[in-house]
Amino acid sequence: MTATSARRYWLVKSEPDTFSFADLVASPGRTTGWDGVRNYQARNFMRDGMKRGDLVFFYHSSTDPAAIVGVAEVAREAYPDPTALDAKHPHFDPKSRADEPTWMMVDLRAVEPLARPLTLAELKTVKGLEKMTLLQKGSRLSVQPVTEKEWEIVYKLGMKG
DNA sequence: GCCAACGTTGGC
DNA sequence: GCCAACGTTGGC
Repeated sequence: MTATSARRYWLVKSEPDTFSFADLVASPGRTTGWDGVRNYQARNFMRDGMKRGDLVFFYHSSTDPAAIVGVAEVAREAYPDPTALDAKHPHFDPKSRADEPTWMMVDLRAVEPLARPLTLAELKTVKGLEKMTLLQKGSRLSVQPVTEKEWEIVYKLGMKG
């Protein structure tokens, strides 16, 4: 084991009206392809950072209340996102090419819901999370890294009844 | 629904 | 390369 093979931690955002954690649980094999990411920084985290077995917080955005609601894992590492090449798909990118894919996706599998959702408002009050990407002003990244310490704090809090 | 913050595009 | 305009995100 080397340090570079250690498990990493992530957070993904999804609007529950579009795709919720319950939708992930209800998916075949509790797994879905995380397609539609069209931001380079988020793409890079998926392509270069996410490894099979990494754990991922599932965050519900643009809802009331916005909250971390569950834990997922990376079930398949980055591969080309076919929706970028599908002219009929809402996430079609006319500049993307099949022989040199711009956009990548991973597969995520549901692990478990949190015992209780952790709202954005509550997370902002938790000591040790001051630097968490999710909590930074203006942070819009839909795929973002979470440090091991942040993960432990949030996970313990979410699993306490 | 509003609007601040951000990323991207395109004119120059 | 600069930066204004635009579209999107996402909290409130």
